[in-house]
Amino acid sequence: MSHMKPAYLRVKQFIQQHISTGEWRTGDVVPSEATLMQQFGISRMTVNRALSELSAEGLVKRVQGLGTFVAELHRISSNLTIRDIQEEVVERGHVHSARLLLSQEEKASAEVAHSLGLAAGDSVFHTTLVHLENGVPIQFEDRYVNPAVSPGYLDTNFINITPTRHLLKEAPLTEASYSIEACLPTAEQARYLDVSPQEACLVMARRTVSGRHVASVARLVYPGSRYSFAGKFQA
Amino acid sequence: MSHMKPAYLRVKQFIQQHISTGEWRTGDVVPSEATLMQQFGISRMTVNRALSELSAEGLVKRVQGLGTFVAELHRISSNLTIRDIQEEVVERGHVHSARLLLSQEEKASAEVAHSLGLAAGDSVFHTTLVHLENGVPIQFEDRYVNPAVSPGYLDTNFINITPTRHLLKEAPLTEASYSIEACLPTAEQARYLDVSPQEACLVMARRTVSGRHVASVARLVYPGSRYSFAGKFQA
DNA sequence: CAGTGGTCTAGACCACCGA
DNA sequence: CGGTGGTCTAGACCACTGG
Repeated sequence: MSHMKPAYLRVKQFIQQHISTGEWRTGDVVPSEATLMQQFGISRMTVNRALSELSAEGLVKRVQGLGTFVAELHRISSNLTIRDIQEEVVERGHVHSARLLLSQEEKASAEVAHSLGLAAGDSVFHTTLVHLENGVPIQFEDRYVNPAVSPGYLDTNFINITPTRHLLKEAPLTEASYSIEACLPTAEQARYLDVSPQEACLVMARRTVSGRHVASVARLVYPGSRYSFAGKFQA
Repeated sequence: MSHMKPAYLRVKQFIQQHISTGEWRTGDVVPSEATLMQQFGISRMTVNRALSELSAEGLVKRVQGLGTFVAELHRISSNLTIRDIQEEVVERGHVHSARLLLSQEEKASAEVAHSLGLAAGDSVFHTTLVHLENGVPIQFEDRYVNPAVSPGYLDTNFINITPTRHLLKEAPLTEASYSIEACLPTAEQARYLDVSPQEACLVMARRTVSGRHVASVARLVYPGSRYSFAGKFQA
């Protein structure tokens, strides 16, 4: 029995195949653990592992006392990952560069303070940058940082180390929320992104939490004509 | 030992807590299975399940022969799900309605044919609708469907059953790819979405596969002022 | 080599469901 | 009640890693 594919994987693939070919449709019953035990000649724990993993992956739904069923597949979900723009550009085999537009300590407005979990008037760090891919601007980054999580934030050389990368190192990410929006750029954004003020832009508004503190809130503006978020769902 | 939280969950939460508080940082070693066995007084299989699940969830990375480590958290990913717009609206406690603008059989253009895996000039189904939430337009849906996967597509009453819902029933989803973009609406889109032609719109371009066939390609246009995709990452 | 995780077994007890 | 999944055990053998 050496150099064989693990038994639990054989069971998983058996099930997956029947689902992806459409032979078993949404709501159909998947063979019970007892049946699969006999069919594959393996122990129940191994069958259970296969079915549990498929359940965790959202491919089947298990109900105690009832059985295992093919899940509704319109809930399969894709991976939208938080990535450092520099990493992303380099991975495409292109050159990343950045231009620092602003880097200062400010008194927080009511809105910013609220987002960061601080009081209005508290001190916050504010940076704005433009990121370029092969010399073409692709992202306008407007970011407020909670001084508590990175006291030395403003001393960073943001051209080589992006704010995202710096913060990920200083304050390990424990939670984040985002919103993807579309809107027209401000005059400043349009100028630095080198687009018309009438060009639709894609916006990623992001709020990151590290431990007990909100680490930062950022608004990442991309030219609609040069950027999109793409992804894939796979059963 | 009854009505207790399952042992594997206790182990998972123990680990998660140490990570989310920042006590264990990226790259740190997580206690070995043997250690946790003794610490919790449970069997190795149970510890193994806890760690395996955390690994599947991306929270830790396991390396045979080396140990278990806190994973790099900047790759945590969120769930962007394919949802039926009607379901989504109803779930918000609002009323969904739709207006059918076009529903016909056409000869596929080169571009559409390519997307659907057909030849130019082949017959395809084409529908366009506006979806409204409490009477306010929120999505302009422009869709081409492969007749092979749903011969009776055009006979559907799209006001009660959205194209998405109909297709999910007819052709179980096995794969999908999408792209989120920003752009200005066409004159027609602006008119039916009741927005200015200068308002930035959010676009979800989606291609769904069912078994061996491409089922459909759709372009879903949302008013930027009334819609966004939001989500959350959690460690 | 000793320590790690990867997989598997043959049992077991329980909670839940439908008939 | 019998069948289902949910959990757990106490072993086992293996492959991989580092020193």
